[in-house]
Amino acid sequence: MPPSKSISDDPTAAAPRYQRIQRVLEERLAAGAYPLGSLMPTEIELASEFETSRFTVREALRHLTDRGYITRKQGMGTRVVSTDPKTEYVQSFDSLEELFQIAVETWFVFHETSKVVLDAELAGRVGGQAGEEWFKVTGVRWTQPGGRAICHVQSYIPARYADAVAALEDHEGPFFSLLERHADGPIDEVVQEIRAVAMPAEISRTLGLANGSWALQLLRRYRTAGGVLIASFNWHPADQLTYTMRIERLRGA
Amino acid sequence: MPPSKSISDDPTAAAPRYQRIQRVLEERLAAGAYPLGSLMPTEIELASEFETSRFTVREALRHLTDRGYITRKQGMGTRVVSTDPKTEYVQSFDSLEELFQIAVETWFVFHETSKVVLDAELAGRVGGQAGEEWFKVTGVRWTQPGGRAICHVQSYIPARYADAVAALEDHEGPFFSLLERHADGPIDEVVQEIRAVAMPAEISRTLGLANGSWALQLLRRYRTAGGVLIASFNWHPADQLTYTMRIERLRGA
DNA sequence: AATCCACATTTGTCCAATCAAATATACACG
DNA sequence: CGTGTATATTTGATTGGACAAATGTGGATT
Repeated sequence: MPPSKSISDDPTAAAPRYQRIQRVLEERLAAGAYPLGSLMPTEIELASEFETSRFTVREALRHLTDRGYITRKQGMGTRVVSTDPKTEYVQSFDSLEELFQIAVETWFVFHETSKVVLDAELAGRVGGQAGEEWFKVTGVRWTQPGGRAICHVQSYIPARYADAVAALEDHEGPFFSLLERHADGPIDEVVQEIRAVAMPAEISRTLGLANGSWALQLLRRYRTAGGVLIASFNWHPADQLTYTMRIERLRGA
Repeated sequence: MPPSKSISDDPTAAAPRYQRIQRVLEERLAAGAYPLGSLMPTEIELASEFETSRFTVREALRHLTDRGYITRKQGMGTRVVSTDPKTEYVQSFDSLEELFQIAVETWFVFHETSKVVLDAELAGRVGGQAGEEWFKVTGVRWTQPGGRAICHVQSYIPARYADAVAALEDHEGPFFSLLERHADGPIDEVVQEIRAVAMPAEISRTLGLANGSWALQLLRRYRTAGGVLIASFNWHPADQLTYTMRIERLRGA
């Protein structure tokens, strides 16, 4: 048995300190001690409470950030709480700006491609002309960090890019990121819109949600030198969608 | 313009140091400077090379670990390289033990369910009797961290658990983790096998790979108090399967 | 009243150092 | 020659401190 040194004044310390702090904070978040959207105590306050250094607290907070419980920003008035990333995902965004950001830094999983003729409303939204033929690429999207949240994506691409789409399907298979592959230069984001809407039945069925679930509909339009490339609708449901499978729980730890 | 302090002796330092170190190391990995499977230089060596502290190097290495480029272990003879997590994923495992671990801590995305009658070989592998009816649940699996790798999964569940499977499909929709939902207590892992095989055409098609791609086939059998619950085959391809979409690159940063 | 600037606060980045834990190596011993 | 133990090496965890950068606040100015 190693001799107890001055570092560990707590004999119950089996796990590292930052992990114990992390666990305590997770329990508090689950219990609602820090309401959703509120500010967490500052690092210095937490360090004082747990009688440890700021670094150790930062280590715990880093893991909470990775898990999506909190968001952090440099400067004052930081750290926004999201209680549980599985159940209250949409509210966990720091701002719409952050939601837009997250909607791009994601994994895109191809589902299927079909051709559509734009009607007036759709043409207006994606930036095309009514009557034009476009590709409609549907799929599913996992957001960072940790791939915890998910949404349904519909991307629209002008039919004149048929070669590119076909090449992607041939060579890349079902998994590819449209934008990264198509971007031959910097992209100007022409339009960003967001609306709260009821999910279309098609979307909720794909995501396995109850009919009529509510979602944030996120429209983005990208343009390169060649013209409008892609318009995408992301449907962010407010519900719980994915589960983590943790071996610790399976083993009853 | 802030006055240049003693900290930054490098005027080209726009990004934080650890990010620059991270970038340099990533380039080296991509260029093959550190061969696959080899040991990276020690933290102290890197700190000496980059003329910084061990702390800063650790910060860079932490990000490389998060991205799946390297694995780390406490003690001597650590850090195994995997050059590029997109292309040479399978070799990046530190050990088979780690592969087994990762195969559980994943996202499971449901694909479809069908009934099968076990033949002799399959019965022996999943732990059932030839002629029994089982459910075959196929899907796709994203591994942690970061959801970078992917594999095809076939799970087998005895037909006597039909109620549980039906309930999952009804209430949970296409996304659920079988084990977490079924486990009413600790799980004993009865069998763990691994083989290098050519992918069946069905699997490679689903994953969008060329016919005849090689994969590691990973068999696991779980047992609870109620008997054998689930047997699963994970097909880990050695190929590139997913892409990250990063807004920085899109903007030409 | 609106705007701009100085200041305080908080987090990001970084350093130097220490001890603990894990691991490999070398040496002693049977 | 095989085995086990002592030792050195390396990473993990932690402290305390320092400065930079971002952000909110309040006061001064127009």
